[in-house]
Amino acid sequence: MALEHAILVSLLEKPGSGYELARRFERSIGYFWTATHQQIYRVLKRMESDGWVDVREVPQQGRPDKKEYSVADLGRAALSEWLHQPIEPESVRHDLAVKIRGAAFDDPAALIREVERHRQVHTERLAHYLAGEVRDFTGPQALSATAAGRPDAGRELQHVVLRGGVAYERMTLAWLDDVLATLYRLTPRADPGPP
Amino acid sequence: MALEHAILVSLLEKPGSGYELARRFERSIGYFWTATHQQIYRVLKRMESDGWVDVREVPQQGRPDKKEYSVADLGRAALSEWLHQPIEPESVRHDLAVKIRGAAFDDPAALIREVERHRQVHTERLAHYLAGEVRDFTGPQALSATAAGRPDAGRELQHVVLRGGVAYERMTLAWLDDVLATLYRLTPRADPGPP
DNA sequence: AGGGCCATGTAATAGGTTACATGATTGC
DNA sequence: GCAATCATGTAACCTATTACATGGCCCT
Repeated sequence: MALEHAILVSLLEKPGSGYELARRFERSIGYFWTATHQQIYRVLKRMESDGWVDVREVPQQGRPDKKEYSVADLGRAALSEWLHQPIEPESVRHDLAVKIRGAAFDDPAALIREVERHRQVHTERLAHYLAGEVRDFTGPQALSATAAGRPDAGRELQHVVLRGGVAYERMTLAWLDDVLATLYRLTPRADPGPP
Repeated sequence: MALEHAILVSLLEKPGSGYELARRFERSIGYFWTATHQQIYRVLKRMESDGWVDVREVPQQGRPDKKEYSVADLGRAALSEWLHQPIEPESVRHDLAVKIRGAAFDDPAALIREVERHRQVHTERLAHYLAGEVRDFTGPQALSATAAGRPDAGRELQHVVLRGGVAYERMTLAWLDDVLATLYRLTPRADPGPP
């Protein structure tokens, strides 16, 4: 539903090809929205025929040519309209929680490895976000913006979204520790795994 | 993909009709999974024809008859198999984050009301979760289970999932405050709204 | 020679949402 | 009389995932 709008935002931040958008959705935008290249190409085509984006063929050397998309006036208007409409606060959809409650009817100890694996992934994501924060939101640029007294809205807003990702990963890690402690309590024989 | 499995878990916890499942998905199970009654009826029908669940017609007085579903052996086996298979740690999908980054190309102040509305909803959810925690996981039952030395796995696992919901709502509230503070900083004229 | 990255797409299927449809009972 | 709750469903549509498909360049 909001994939179109996520694409508009990304293209406003920087025009690019479908492939580049797919990469961004794996990285920064993927912090809060995911999409595969198939989806992106399909939606881009519809957006193009609706006049929301403009296309420009860019010939390249040593690489296949690409189509660079940028936001057209109609797209900007569509985004603006969406921004002014209220959206439903969304609920989480967490497979792992289903598994945890399901473990009551199976072997809770069998879940330990799985939860540890998830914990590992979230540790890596947190490190990745924090590295991005240091790279993009600390140092001279941040200082000069503050010193000038007029903060850069785009940067500030990107930063607060990133802080949301950091908070989410930290919360998740703490919760997964809670889950692991609970699972250990239910299966006192299991060792706390390898170091 | 996991809707079937969420239904299996819910029916193992307590057999019930499609309607009752839909209600549970609005309440407790809805903390980590959502589904509408149309979806549930469709999936239940498939599960029935696959032999995952058994049906029993229950005549009622003053109410329409209902079909009470319970988990069959094949369903239990399917759940067990799913539990032992790894799943991908999922990413968030947050419309609001798209809006926040999009606000850089529109009026950031216009977002304040929307964020405050979300904050309100999450405050209510947190209160609802905490009330459920007090109702179901404090008092004599909890104490007796601990005293007996052998904790009830089902209760413990339900509780840790609920604690996850609480942690999620608390984290979200703190983040929304951060978002609001950022939006106020970007639009110094705007008053911090009505009390 | 093989793997990975850049770059674009089609086709089939699964999953989810929205709208429509019915009908009895209970409470205000 | 009207709205809400209980109870079940169909149909159309939109969205998302998975698998398949192509092809050149660069590096080891």
